[in-house]
Amino acid sequence: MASSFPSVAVTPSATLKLQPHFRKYPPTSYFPTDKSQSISLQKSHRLTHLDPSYLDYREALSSAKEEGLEDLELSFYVPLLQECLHKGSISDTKIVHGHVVKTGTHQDIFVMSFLVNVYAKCGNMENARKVFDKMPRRDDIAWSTLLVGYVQNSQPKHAIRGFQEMLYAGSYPSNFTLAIALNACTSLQSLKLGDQFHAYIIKYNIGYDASIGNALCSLYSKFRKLKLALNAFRRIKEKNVISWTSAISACGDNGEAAKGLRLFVEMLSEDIQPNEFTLTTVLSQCCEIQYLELGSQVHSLCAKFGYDSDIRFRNSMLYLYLKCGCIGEAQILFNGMDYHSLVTWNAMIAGHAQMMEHTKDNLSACQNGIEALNVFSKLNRSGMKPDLFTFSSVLSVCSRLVALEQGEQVHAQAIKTGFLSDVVVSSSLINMYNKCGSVERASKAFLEMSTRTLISWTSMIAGFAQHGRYQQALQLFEDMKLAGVRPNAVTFVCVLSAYSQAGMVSEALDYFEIMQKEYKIKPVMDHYTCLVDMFVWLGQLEEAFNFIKKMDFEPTESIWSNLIYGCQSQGNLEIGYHAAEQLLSLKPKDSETYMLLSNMYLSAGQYEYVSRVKKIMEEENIRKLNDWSWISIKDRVYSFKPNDKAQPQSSLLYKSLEDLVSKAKNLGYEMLESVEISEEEEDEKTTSPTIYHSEKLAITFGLEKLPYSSPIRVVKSTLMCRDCHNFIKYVSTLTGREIVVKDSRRLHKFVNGQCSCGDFGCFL
DNA sequence: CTAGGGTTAG
Repeated sequence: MASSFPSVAVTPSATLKLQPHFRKYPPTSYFPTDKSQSISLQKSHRLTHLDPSYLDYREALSSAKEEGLEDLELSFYVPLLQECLHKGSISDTKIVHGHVVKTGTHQDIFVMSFLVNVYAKCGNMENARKVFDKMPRRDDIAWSTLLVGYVQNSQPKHAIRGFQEMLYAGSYPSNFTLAIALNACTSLQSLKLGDQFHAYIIKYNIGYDASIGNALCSLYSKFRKLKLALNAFRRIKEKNVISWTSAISACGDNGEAAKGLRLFVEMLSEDIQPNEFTLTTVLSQCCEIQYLELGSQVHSLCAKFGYDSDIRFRNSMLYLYLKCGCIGEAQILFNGMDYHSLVTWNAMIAGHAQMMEHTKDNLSACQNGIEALNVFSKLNRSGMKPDLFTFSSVLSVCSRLVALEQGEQVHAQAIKTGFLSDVVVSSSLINMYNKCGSVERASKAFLEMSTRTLISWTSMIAGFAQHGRYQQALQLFEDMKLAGVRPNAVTFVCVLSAYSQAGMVSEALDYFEIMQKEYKIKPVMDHYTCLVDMFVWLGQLEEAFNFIKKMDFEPTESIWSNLIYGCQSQGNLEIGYHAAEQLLSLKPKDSETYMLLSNMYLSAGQYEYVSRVKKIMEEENIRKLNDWSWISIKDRVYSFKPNDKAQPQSSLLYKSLEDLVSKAKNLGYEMLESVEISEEEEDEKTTSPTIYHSEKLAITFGLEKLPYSSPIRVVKSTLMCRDCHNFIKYVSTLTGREIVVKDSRRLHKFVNGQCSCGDFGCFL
């Protein structure tokens, strides 16, 4: 994928010049001595580049209050309002506003427009509107300022209404006003209205300039109409940097990062100089496709243009490094930053969370998660306050680590800071409790939500399904439809998996049809996987195999491994062998596959084949997967290897485990021997004891260290073996504890001798 | 004024 791009020249062509992005106004403009200068100020409406350090505005403000306002020049308000804007202070703005009214300056439409702008930026649209209504007349700038205020304060309906008022009042919209109206349509999520504005633009023959083209580009992009968005961009005759940046980000927002990057290359070849916005957009798209090489070249470009100290750029780069798995580079960049913004911290946490997601190996995934939690506690110690982004990322890390105690602490912090009211944070919370095995607390959190999105509903349905509570999952699905929320492909994965695990074949197949016909959702691999698994668990291997053959997709690894597992319990060696062959062509030399195959022959009593498989494994030098288990207690995560005698307290721990085993045996537990690939070559045994498997050690450790009756939660790097699964059921009865084990495939929750997977898991 | 960095479900 990466190689298809033309490489970007690190040195920009000589014609590119630095933009003067900081312009100083002559100080005389602050205190115009006559009316003409005041008018010139009106023209230079954009005063955002004024150097605020020029005057002590606060002093000016208080002296203005003391002296009364008669002495003040009209344009003295400009720096005062500038300062209000800078500080975002409503109370200061009200003082200035009072002065404006007292001195009769409210007749001046420039000062009044500015006041509208300041109130809007402070988030107070009521006052902005009051000021606007008091104006003697309104020009295009006044209207635009008001409309922009509405859009930026998430009141797009008011913006559209304002646009209509403007037409009724007899003002003609400028291109700029139309661009704002289009943005209002974007945030209103109304493509229909946007099309009407587009028609208006065409009907009244309004010149198609960059501001309209850019707005149309982002409008269509938000509605996932990339083609229309790019058309809007192409039609702009004089494309500016913003046009290019909008078009590039439109590609990225529509999952066409590669196309966006090609546009970037085109932009460079047209000698348009990117600014820091463009470069950060490009970096985020490098992130999407993990194109680190281009990212590094962008880094060099940034250095060339002097943007590389920009905090936003650095945050993007940091995230890119993490997404590409370059922890070392990310660490160096992070340490070298003189200032960490909240986004820096969030990028660090989310980056590690992303690495967890994309790391196949559960061992390194957990290490990433532990590091993410470390970063989070450093953030808390730094005195900076986490926000909703932090909370949702950290909660997702806790859920993947099955770290309930940390998750509870984050929950408490989210309540205290008020961020739990955010729908994303509370959805993450639901997911955390579900993944940590507490479906009760997840549903409590779900009920307490004031608004629920599709993701909130889907998370909860998934939670019920994962805990084997199929009826509740399906009931919630009905409730969701009653609430008017339209299910998507992911929701149907959960629903199908609930039906299939409940063994409700005809219902599952019906919903598979309904999904396609009624909801127009194209089935993806995961939907087929649910149905295939259903046939496997029901022991209908022929049906499963036929279903696989009918699919439009190449079967995935998990389909084949589940099939082998089904073949083991049914003794169908023929299909099992075929599945193993297929699986090995997808994952050559995969030890798990050989183990499943060997277990299948072992169950069928075909010992000759068992030793044949073992021989192949030796010849091919197939190594056992790293088998680790973790348990998190308070703020520490403890890890265990099988037969690990390195732990300082290991002899005590082994003793406790052996006690537990003999107690379980009294209840009827029989230890199974499983096929092991020995790590020492000289070991000749085909079977080996399963007693010291890592999850058994981790659970024993948890039983000792955690308070009485506290649930035990363990994460395991590989598939659990059948013996451990069986043993843990006995332990849950013996100790009366709830035990949750997340293995490389799924979640198992053991309560009172029963597992939530209903023994339809896949075991080694 | 329009554009940019970080979040949730299988």
